[in-house]
Amino acid sequence: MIEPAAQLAVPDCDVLCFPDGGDMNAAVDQTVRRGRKFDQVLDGARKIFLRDGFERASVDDIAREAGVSKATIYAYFPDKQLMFLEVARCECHRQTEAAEASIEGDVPVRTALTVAAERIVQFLLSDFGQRMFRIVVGEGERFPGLGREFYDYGPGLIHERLVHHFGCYVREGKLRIDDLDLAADQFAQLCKAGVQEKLLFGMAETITQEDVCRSVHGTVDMFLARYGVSD
Amino acid sequence: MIEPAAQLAVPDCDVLCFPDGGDMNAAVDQTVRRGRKFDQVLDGARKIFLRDGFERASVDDIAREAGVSKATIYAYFPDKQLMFLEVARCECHRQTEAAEASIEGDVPVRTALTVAAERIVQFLLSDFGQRMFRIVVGEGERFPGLGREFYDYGPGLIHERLVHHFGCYVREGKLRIDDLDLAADQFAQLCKAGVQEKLLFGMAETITQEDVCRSVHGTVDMFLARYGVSD
DNA sequence: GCGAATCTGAACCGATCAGTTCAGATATTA
DNA sequence: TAATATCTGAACTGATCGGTTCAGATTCGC
Repeated sequence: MIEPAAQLAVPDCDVLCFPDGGDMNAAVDQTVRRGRKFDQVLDGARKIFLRDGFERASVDDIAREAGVSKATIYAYFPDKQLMFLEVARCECHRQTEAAEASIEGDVPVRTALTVAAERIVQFLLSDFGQRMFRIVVGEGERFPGLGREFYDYGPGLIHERLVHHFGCYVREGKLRIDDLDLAADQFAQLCKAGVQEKLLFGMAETITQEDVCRSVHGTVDMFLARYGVSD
Repeated sequence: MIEPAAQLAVPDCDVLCFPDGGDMNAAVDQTVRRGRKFDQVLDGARKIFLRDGFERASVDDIAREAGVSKATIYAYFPDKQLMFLEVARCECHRQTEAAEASIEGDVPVRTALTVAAERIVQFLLSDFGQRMFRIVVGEGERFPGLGREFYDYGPGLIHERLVHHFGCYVREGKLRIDDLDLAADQFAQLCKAGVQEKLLFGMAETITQEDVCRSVHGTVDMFLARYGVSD
């Protein structure tokens, strides 16, 4: 269920390292009350939400899955939306933390880009990545704060990492980029070419390893063609 | 009861034919019956579905909006899903047809690419494009055939057009592309850089004209850097 | 062991919603 | 105008679901 999150590993993760990264439930709202079985509930909720989506997931199902009474759930969360928000937040933290491993030392540009692209594609393929994306996009408009929450702890983080890394390479004269934000967005988008639509629109049951390679190398080749320095 | 005599025989406009100025309701299923107020219903349904999404749209609302009784709706469509599928199909046809004006004659590659990118971005920004994407992605997994249907009449068409045009330019020696499918996907993805996430995750209320230009030119520059021939 | 906090489970409320039914009104056609 | 096809509207079914309530069971801290 929990796949390694996709992000460019940065040696010293200055920005957006979650403070006191120990406690996963640190970001709990004031409105959320904890109790003995809080984690059970969160686990059950995650499973059911990811399986059924937000709207179709029933609180009774969640209670059953969590092995907890419905009353307990409503003792923790004031409503279903906040429960989902909590699950999303918590799961994003977990994903991010799981990918804290870093690449050390000086890596050639092409290698770094390839690794980054691979991770992003892996994330797109992951069960969590797909289903969460579906839910956030589908419900986002009617669900205040959801889109933002997801972005900040998911794609937003990746974006920042990419910008940071690209910046380093630019300073070393190994890339030539004027608009770092755009370049990062382009990189992330390119990774989706050839795989995202297949998955999102149910065009293919599985994505083969070849598909992944094609996408990754396509991304790197294109990115370097545009921003690489002829060495 | 549904009188079999009134069953509408579908004119054999099968897949992917876009009769110039033809009947918009041509692609009606066998299971769908027409009547005097068919178009009213389709219009009302489109409005409500796009406003509320599939799940949250109520059939009573649609009936009210269409100025038609609920019984009439269920005389046309066997269920809500087929009604939505019909709306989606019909609307995609309309959109596609509206953009049928093709790039005529010999246009420099850069110009052609720019125009294409502009159109794609415009579509992404459109109300229909956004909302439809949300619905299809959100409901796709639980809605047999929806993803495919949408893809075939939307992104899939664009993809085909791109492949076709790129192929022409390659033959003329004005582009150098080995994997046309990948290149088309990359092009379409690049157009989304900088705009799609902002919209999807509610990061920005409006997309400025600058944003559009930035995305379009970013796309064209990158694409040509990779696949252009040094002239 | 005792009191306090927490959890249970099942019933219950109010609301929504897809889909049906049908007698009667309305439009179409010829 | 008469026969036919279409539409109406309102009531109804059956089901789901979010959220509440509470008396009693369970667990925890001390």
